[in-house]
Amino acid sequence: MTEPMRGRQEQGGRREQAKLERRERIYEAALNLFRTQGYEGTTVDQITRHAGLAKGTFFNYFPTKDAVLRYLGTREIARLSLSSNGNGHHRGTAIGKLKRLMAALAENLEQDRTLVSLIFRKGVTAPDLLAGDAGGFSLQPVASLLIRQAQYNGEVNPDLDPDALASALDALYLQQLVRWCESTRPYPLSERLTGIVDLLLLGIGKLE
Amino acid sequence: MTEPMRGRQEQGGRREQAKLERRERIYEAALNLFRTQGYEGTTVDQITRHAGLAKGTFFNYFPTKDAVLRYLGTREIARLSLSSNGNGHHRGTAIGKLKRLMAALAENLEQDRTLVSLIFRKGVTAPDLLAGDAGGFSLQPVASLLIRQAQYNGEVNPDLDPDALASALDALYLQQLVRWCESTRPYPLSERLTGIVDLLLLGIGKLE
Amino acid sequence: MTEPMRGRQEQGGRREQAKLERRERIYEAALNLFRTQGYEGTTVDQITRHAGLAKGTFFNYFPTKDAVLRYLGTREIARLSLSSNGNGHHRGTAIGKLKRLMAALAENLEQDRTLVSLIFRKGVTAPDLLAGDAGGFSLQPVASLLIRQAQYNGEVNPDLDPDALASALDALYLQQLVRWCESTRPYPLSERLTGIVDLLLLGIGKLE
Amino acid sequence: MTEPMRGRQEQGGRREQAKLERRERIYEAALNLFRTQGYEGTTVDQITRHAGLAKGTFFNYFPTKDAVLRYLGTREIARLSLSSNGNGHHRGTAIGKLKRLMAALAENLEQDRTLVSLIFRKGVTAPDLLAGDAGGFSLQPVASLLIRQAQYNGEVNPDLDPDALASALDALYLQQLVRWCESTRPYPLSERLTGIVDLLLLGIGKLE
DNA sequence: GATGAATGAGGCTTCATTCAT
DNA sequence: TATGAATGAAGCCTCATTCAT
Repeated sequence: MTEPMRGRQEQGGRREQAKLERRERIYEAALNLFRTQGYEGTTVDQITRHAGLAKGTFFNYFPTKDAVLRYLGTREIARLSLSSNGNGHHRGTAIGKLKRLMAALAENLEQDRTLVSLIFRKGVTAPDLLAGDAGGFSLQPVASLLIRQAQYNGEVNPDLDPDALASALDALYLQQLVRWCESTRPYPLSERLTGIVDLLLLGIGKLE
Repeated sequence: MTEPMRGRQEQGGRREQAKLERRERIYEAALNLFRTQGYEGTTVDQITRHAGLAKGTFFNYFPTKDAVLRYLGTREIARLSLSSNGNGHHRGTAIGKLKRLMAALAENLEQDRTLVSLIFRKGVTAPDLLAGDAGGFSLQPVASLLIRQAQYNGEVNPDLDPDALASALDALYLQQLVRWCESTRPYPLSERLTGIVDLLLLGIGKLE
Repeated sequence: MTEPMRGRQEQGGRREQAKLERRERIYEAALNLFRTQGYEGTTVDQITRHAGLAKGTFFNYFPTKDAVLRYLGTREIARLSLSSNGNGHHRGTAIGKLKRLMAALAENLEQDRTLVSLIFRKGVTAPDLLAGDAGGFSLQPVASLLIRQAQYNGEVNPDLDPDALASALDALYLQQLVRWCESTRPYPLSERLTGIVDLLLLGIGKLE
Repeated sequence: MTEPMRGRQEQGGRREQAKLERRERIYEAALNLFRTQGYEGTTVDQITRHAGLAKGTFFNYFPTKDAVLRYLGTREIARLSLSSNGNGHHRGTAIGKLKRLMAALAENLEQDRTLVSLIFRKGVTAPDLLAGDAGGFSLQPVASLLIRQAQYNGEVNPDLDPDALASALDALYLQQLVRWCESTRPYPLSERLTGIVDLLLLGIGKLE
């Protein structure tokens, strides 16, 4: 009636799309409220009303309230990875891309220190950290990919295990992120990160 | 052994002293927790445990949880007024002292923008503001005092009503404080304040 | 088997119905407990357990514990208004109905002097009273309606503003109710009310 | 200095007196507040402030807050026993006195049905009742005394055990008191009591 | 004995989460 | 899948009671 019938696939695609959009709407609403009222000061009901949905719907998109926090990391990484690959291939080396990605990520997180802090206090447990699940902030996948590219391009010694390298990078990155969150005197995270990561990359390839 | 006997009065002073110290301990514990966990993320129970007391005791020193927030303003003003008078009399004019006091206060509050913001959102109602009770941030008393001194020293026209002047100063100060809290882009409060207050003082005395 | 399918509208009616019933169940449970244990002596948990629900559910039906008290007035007025209209139209004049309604209301409230007293002590503030919100006891709407009927029937001077009359009636009614609650020696409220209200009605129509 | 020295005894007497007076002051204050605000609505602090004392002092005179309730019964019995004996001996028979005492007691309690009710709900446990401790309402001592007098006067069969009789009387009295408290429709307690007690006394002596 | 601060049990209320529709 | 009512854990706050002075 309202629309001509469609094949399954296409319907799925549309529905999938709508679902992602709704998830995004909830995420945006949540972050805006978290920034102005704090995490604990914001209720799930407020979030969904700002997103034009009913309270119960929240839990169809995020399993818990903290999950939105964790999603902050995942999403930023996804977004930046995409853009870093999108206008990618051509501009600069793979290692260069990796460093720019980390710096960009750091700059973004610097805007939300309070929230990032919260993630490590509410959203991630010690076991999570040990298991490498750092509340969505894992660089592992992109880093692994870019390192492989770097090896392919001859930027990095091809005998090294790319996953091990990516994992080490991730650990350093995470350590700095946590330390920055906990420090009382604020300092620029991106610079610190770039510096420290150079130490690791120094041995494995030529700095850009 | 521990101490010689004392008269009633002095004993009372001791109790009074102990009470003030405990209040201070609660206040410090609360602020530390507020800074790291946020206001809503901190429970009264946590505060008192950090202060080495039982939960109920909190309410013997502050009527509600927000009251600690309000006390932030009062206390800073008291502390700074004291120090500004302590090394006082000699150095500089009364108006100079007043300006330094305001700048110092602003600098202190700048460290806790999130908390100060909270005071205006949780601890002060519109009627409070209209009644001049701005959550403890009132400069009125010190300002009134220093303006009288300034008049006595010939720095300010003695025909003006010192209370009215102090009140005007207070209003300007408060307005700027609130505005600074609400602004999305941070800027240095102390400079703005100094600048704006000069406008008022320009007419009533010579700038230092 | 259990029931034939129904359209959306009617289903909604069913849910609505269930909600009203549950609200009524909570109200009944609360009043019974208030009568035997007093208001302060009764906990919300007791109320909901008596109603076969969980504690939190209480607050889906009444915003606070006092709200149940306030509802006492509203509900009685609604119930009596209905019955006074139900066996209505035919028997007697509109003014007669109004007087019977007030007497019936008074008789009902006389059964719960302690509770009615409580409403004025816990559930209604001075500003509420000034705003005409007397904890749900407002006769204004029914009175206004019946006075209009009376004017239509020629029982009352049609030049008078029916809302103003209703408001005056309400005020007198309320004044007597409060006075009766506060008096130490109990006396029959309904008679007093009938008598006093006659004074007002004397000028505007013929007594029944 | 302030007063000439006195012997121990006399001081004790004065102190004793002062203590009793303070206890009475607390009791009066408590009852007045209970009557207007209810038992749970009244705080110990309010009580002592109305009695011109500090909160902690309350517990030097009553072990708990309920104790004041229990004292209600004890005190009334003591007061009435005294007056019934005071203008006593001469007027009427001992059994007559006993009946008048019970009626007078009942009339007094009728003024405070809510409070008396509370005693049985908060101040007396089932074990208490079984042990014959009915929250201070025990007639046993006076009744025992008066029955002995009655036996001495020949009003009552001297072969009966006066304590057993007093105990039976007490049980009946208490039963009626509780029943009257719990009943929803109020009725005159004193008449009911007189009637029922006559049944018992009918067998043991001539009615007055 | 009088006092008032410390204590913690218990009450009201909010809100994340579950679940029936 | 969206909805909103039910639930109960957890927070703030009150206040009876204890206890050091």
